Amino acid sequence: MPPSLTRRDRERHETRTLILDAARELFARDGYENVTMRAIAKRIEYTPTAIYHHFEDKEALLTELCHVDFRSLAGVFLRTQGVEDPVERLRQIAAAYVEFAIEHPQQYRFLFLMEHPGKLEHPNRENPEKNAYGFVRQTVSECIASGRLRPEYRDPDQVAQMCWAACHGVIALHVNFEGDEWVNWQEPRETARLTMDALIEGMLLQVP
Amino acid sequence: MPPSLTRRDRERHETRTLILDAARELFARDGYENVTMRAIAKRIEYTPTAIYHHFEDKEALLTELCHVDFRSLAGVFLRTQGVEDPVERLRQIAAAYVEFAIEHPQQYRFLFLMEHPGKLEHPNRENPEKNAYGFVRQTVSECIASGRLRPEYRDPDQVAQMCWAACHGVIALHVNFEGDEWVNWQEPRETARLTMDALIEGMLLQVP
DNA sequence: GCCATTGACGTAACAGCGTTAACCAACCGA
DNA sequence: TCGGTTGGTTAACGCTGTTACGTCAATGGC
Repeated sequence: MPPSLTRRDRERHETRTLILDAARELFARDGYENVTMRAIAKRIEYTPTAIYHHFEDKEALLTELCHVDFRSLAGVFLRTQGVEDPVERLRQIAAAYVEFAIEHPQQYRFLFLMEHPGKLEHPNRENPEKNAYGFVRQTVSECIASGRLRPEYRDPDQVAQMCWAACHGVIALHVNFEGDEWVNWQEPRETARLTMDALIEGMLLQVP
Repeated sequence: MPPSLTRRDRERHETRTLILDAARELFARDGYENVTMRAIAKRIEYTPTAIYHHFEDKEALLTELCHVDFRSLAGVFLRTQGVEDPVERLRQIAAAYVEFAIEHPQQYRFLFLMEHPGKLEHPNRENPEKNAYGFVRQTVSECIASGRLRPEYRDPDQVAQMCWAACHGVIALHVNFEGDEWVNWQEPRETARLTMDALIEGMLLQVP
């Protein structure tokens, strides 16, 4: 490939990431709704119009950031693949999920908390290794196959959604109501851990 | 009191509820962000300015509607007061919560899913009988006092938040992703019931 | 019964938003 | 050297929530 072309491409890619970095910082600090295109442009000393030469619209910025984070979430999940015991792996997946959500609250909000006008296509649906839900479901299947769960909990989708919901609930309350004073909020990681522990304990057969 | 004054007040109250009803319908149909003050005004054949003579701003409309719904949620909780066994009562509270959320998804979204810029003061914080969270917390306290929970679960706030999060998670996933095809969603009432059953089972001491 | 006061509502506008049409200057391959 | 592409700007559009101000009828003290 001619070097001139690659330089153009390189420069283009650079300003692209410049925009994305600025957007990420501002979204994280002020929240998506409170960040204006003009503010993003000002931060990188461009005009708002320039952004539209690199991205479709404001939501495209967030969607792009989300895809990156979605991949990194799947990556975090993948790191639990070495754990033999599926029940223990399920615990670690949950912990990773919660950690991810707390570290990237704005991205989490966009991925799982906001209403989407049908635009966000969750990636890699077909590939369970890169599909976060599929990964959880797979692990739950192994838990069921191991025969350690009570007979009520034999549907992998059902159980996967129970676990997901438990973690999601803790996070959702946390990101939305952290700082509100009318509830004495506990540390979300701890709440999530205790919840998953109780949930799993309640699904396990009793071994006397 | 002079009847003239009460008539003024009555008329004022009437247009107030006229505005609120219109706002509720539009918010429920199109979502808060997609409803403009002009649209609300048009529906009741007023000018946008008129609304500002009855409400501080757009968010005040939402806040008002939330307060109404919050009271009705607390009312649903109150109906479980007759149940003696605190653990059974906790189950019923959870079921009532989920039922409320599924029956009034938009109100639920207002109350617990949307970002509120700090303005929403949850009512009756001091009065546990009308404060939904306080009601849950009270029931959890009784569960703990009954000595049937494992020692890990001795903090009423912690356990109340675990239960709340479990229900909230099921609902939040349901209202946001119902209809999405990339997950084989189970019926939310059933998911919530199974989750609460497992959660409670996992927190209970084993009685051999 | 008169008349100032009140209060509900409308008109017109403001500032700020996301977005876009039109334009321009530098660069590219020919 | 030319002409199109690329990457940026200027200025504007239509929309938003919101408000200063005007209007006009009902109210209430005399």
